[in-house]
Amino acid sequence: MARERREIKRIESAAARQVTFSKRRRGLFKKAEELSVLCDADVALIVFSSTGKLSQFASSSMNEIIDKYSTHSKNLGKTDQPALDLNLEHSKYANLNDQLAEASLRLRQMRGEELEGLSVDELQQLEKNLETGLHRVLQTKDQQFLEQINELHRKVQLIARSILTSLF
Amino acid sequence: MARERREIKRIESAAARQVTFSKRRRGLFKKAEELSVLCDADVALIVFSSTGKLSQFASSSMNEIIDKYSTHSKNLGKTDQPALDLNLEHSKYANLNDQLAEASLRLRQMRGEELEGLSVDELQQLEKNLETGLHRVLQTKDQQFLEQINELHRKVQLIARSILTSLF
DNA sequence: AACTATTTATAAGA
DNA sequence: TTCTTATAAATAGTT
Repeated sequence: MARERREIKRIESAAARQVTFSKRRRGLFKKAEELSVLCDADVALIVFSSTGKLSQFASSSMNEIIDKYSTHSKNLGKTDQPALDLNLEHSKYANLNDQLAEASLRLRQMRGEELEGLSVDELQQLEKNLETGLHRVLQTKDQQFLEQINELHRKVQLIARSILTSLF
Repeated sequence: MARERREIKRIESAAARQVTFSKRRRGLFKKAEELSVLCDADVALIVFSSTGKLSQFASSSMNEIIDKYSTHSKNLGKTDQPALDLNLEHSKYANLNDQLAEASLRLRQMRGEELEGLSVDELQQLEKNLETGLHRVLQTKDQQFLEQINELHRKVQLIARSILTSLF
């Protein structure tokens, strides 16, 4: 898509491959995010470069998407599992399952999904929780920015000092 | 990228969203494959449409990439959790436990707790999720208010009519 | 990292 | 969904 058309086959030169990788990876991640936002889709993208470096994008949580994926593809092919022998084990398992379902629902609701059944009161509670969470996240982010800025200040001063020292 | 620039925000019309989803999904998958071929990268892409339909691409095997991903991120401490060990029944319990722990952590983080370990990027992703969720919750609430108001209107009209009827 | 000539993706319309 | 086409965006090769 540029000066010349490039045939889609492995780029032999490692240097050229690396450059193209950088450029195209960026584009791919951008498109993945755009799709998730525009179309309200859940998107997960995992890329390992030829040197083994990992990059990832997930519109919600990578684990959740992978789980959802596993569930989807799993349903396509099996009779059922060797039973768990102990009732106790079984109820623990079922219980955990319930808890997980509950937690997942809450998470989805915090993302604004599956709100249909909620009352106005519940929606307002949710709204409050979201506002609180957002506020705290923003505070934490600001704090981290401040720390980074301070760190940079320190470095600048160190450099300035060493320049002065070397001059005189 | 066409007749007109399109702002990157959720498309409200379901029909238009579906059309754009079709087109862009195709483009995204194409680019994912091209990256994997040109740059010899290992790429996995999972997409759930807003209606829950799954599409996927993996340059090698999806499970392999997910495993590799899990191993990677496990080493980095906290971001993520092991891929599901789908074949071993006895690991299901432990796995569920992990998933529950993960979901709980996510929930706490959405409430603004336990943000200490997160990078600025992760915080920004969280912020974005919270804003999206909040926006949708507000929309849903407004909608419910509107419905209630309409309901009241109907009742008022009924009452008015019955008063008129009883007077004449 | 920046630039730019081209190719490619895609929004809107049919 | 598919095709068309004008335009936006991505990117290959260059600097």
